[in-house]
Amino acid sequence: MAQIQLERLEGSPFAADPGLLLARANADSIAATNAALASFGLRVRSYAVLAAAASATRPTQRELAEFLRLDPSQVVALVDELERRGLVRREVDPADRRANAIVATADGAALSARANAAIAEARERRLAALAPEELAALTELLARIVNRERSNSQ
Amino acid sequence: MAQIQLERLEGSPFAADPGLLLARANADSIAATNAALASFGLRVRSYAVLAAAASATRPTQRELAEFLRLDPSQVVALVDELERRGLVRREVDPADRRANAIVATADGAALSARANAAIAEARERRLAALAPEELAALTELLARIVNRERSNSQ
DNA sequence: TATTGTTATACTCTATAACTATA
DNA sequence: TATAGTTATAGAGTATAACAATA
Repeated sequence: MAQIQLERLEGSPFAADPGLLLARANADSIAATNAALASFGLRVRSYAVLAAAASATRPTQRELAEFLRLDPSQVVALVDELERRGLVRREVDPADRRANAIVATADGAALSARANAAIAEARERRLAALAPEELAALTELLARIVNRERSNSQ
Repeated sequence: MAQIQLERLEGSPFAADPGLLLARANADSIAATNAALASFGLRVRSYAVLAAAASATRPTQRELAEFLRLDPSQVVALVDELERRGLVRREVDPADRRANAIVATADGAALSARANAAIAEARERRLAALAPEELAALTELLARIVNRERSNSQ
């Protein structure tokens, strides 16, 4: 008795709040992605840094912080760990010796690729309810609201 | 020199990862929503519980936990605080005296309505780049991936 | 003077286990 | 036996301030 009936809540108008939906979708995504990454010794945040390092864009730590919505001090800790494991390197920018470009080692690039495949497979299973073009539409809309003028931030 | 150039990162293929986009969009949403809620003494999580309580769906704490992707013990703390402030009540279910229905008081319902208006206004400003039908499409897609069989979870 | 990375610290959020009272 | 709520605790994630090196 008194078994859980989420339909009542999900049918309620407040359940359609975009921010709430985003939070719930992200919580599901993080849980599933962390599970998919566990065997690689990665979590969503360390994977994000590793994938960025493997992207050949040579981001600085500051750029990683802005892009991933992390504090610069968090990037220090994440890069420290990946560097200690030999997955990324800090390369001092000759043009600005304060800045470190974060680049993946060969090992790091290989691990990033395997982790990315695992994440993609988990996502396909999890989002099977969406047609490919619906997932593409969702991705494009998210990119639109995320890749905006950062100067608009508070 | 070495000024931040996010375009490189945002143009990279890994930046189109749906999970990463979701995480970034959610981080932005939480920051903006918390700012909009600050003057009400609420944060995203306490607002979510209050709004659910004001929705006339009479959720139990267990239902709130499942719906909001919170641990039941977190719901205890959030309801405690809202109850202490006179915004919600715990009503014991006569049919199952273990279960508490969480319902908003008149004060709680009024605050929820004001907070909701502030959130909506902040969202409109923040997501002005999206046409109304695009926001509707985004909301609908998020609802599709969130309101699914919970039994599929790991 | 301003910025990059760093350290230290505190705070918020999340996850786990054990307990009680009811079923 | 199982479930709703509770307590306690630890771990992960986030935010702030101050500092050294460099611009």
